[in-house]
Amino acid sequence: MEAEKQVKNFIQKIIDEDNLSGKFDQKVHTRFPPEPNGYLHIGHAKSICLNFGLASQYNGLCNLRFDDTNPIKEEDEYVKAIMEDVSWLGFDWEDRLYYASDYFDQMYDFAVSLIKEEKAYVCDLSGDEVRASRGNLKEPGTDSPFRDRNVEENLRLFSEMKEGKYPDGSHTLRAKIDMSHPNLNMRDPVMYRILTANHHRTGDKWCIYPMYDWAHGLEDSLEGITHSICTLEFEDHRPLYDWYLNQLDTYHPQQIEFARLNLNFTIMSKRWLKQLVDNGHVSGWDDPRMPTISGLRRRGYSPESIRNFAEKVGVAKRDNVVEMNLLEYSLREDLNKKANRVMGVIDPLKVVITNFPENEIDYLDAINNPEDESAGKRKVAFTKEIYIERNDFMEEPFRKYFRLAPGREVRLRYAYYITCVDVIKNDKGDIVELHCTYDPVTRGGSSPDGRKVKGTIHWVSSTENIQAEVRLYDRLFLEPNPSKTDKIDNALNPDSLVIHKTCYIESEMKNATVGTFYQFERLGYFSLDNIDSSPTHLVFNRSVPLRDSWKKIEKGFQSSKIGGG
RNA sequence: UGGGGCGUCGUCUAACGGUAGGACACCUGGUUUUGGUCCAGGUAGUUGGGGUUCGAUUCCCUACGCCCCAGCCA
Repeated sequence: MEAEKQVKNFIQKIIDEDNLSGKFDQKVHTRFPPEPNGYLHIGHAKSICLNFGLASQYNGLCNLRFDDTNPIKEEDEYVKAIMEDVSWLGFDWEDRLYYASDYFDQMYDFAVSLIKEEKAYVCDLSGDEVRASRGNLKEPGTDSPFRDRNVEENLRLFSEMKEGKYPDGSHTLRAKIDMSHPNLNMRDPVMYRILTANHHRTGDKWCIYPMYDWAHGLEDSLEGITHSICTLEFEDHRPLYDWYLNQLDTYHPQQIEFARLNLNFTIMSKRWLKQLVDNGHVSGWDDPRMPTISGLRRRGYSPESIRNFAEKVGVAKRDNVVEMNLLEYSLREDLNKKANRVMGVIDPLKVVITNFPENEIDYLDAINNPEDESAGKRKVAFTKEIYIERNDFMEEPFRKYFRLAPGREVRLRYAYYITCVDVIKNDKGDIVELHCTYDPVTRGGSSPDGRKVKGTIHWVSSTENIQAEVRLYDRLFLEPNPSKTDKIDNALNPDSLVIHKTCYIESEMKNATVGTFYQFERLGYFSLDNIDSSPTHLVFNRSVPLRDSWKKIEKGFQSSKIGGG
């Protein structure tokens, strides 16, 4: 075995150093801390894989923690969806499921101790007033007139805030740091605000809720987190994270920031994703075109493929936009090994084998997965009338087009060589049917005389089949970077979903189940839609097409035709 | 403009101060009963300018470019 040199990312290097110095007693304990205010997307998947992955690589632990400090935005529905997504991705938080709201009492006590040390005060300024006194990027802020309230009054007021004596927005608890600090986050940040809202877990118990900066470090500290990994935009919150923990003189995890994932031709912001849902551009958070984990799952992505993708994109600090190619490659790479092959015709064109006997069914052997011998074989029914893909026939073929054309012989996969002898058209000139002859000695798909055919096409019997609806997906946006566009609505791809209502698939697929991956030969990977499919009306989603080198050649011919006249 | 980050093939991502490597994408060719897979090969990169050094992607200076921050969101 070759010793594959392990490439470590910068976080692993930090952990290695910490383990060397004994900073955290050789322990690694991470956490994935989603806010339950929306569905998880592929960017979260990167974070999940990072946090749970590091924990397992270093024999550590990773917690799942809901950062539920804002009852106005958060819902239990999201909690359930998030847990399902994390589990589906293949990660286990075991008994370590936590909620920020579990710590509200302890956080309150910590706040009281800061007040007692004159490091926090109750401020009566309105939101607008706070904003005005914060200064800006150039100007320093000015002290709140309530900054020097005495401890007793602060304690009384804070307690009354908690008891619900004041309306929303009338008071805040603020940390007393420095109103002229060059880092805006350090200009007496708000620790608590008054919010009269029903919390998904604590109900009406609280009417004050902690702000992220105050809460997050405490959550990490209380759980004994060693490496608190977050995204780049929190980098200038780290001084505040550190300040709180230092003032409290309590266990102090290390915050580390990495660059969030961006994918081209899609968007990753919960706000915009929600807008797509609300405006009806997609059917929901789990629309197969969405970059959400539930969307990818419904589209037919495997957990392994997403984990492999997360590994491939790496972890660093520079802003990045990963190509969709890589995600699709990850899926194909995984499914190529595990998906059974089957034949399905999406855009059917009828073919009559004129010299094949009427009412005869010829059962032919087909290999389920050439990449996996243990997947075995199956029988495919061949009959006098079959369907082939409409684009597998061309009346006037391009040079290098080696599928069916008038007078040309091709191989029907696992069946026979056929030759096109007649093209039947309707009044409008549309091709409605092909007449072909077959060569009986080529049964199975090879010829005793050794003659070669250049093309092999897939087919399905017109009588021995099952019908299905097939949904083809393409990128949701036309723009490589939709978030940079003025109006994302204008960047939407009108052809992101193409539905084929009447498709024919091998009878074998009557046993198809949701969650199983299939390859429709020569077309792509497909799986049953987990919402709309039923035994009486099968609906397949195309997860990703197969790589298609013909498409490039074809494009070349088309453009040379146009360009060359 | 104050603060915080970041600049390596088209895209991601590596490289104790010592041959700039890998993956995807792209291009060749080979195998093939999927124009798939697989195999072999190729094109392609250190933001600019100084400095230190035998030697700089790496260290220093400087310029330029990009991202984030003025929520009682996270």
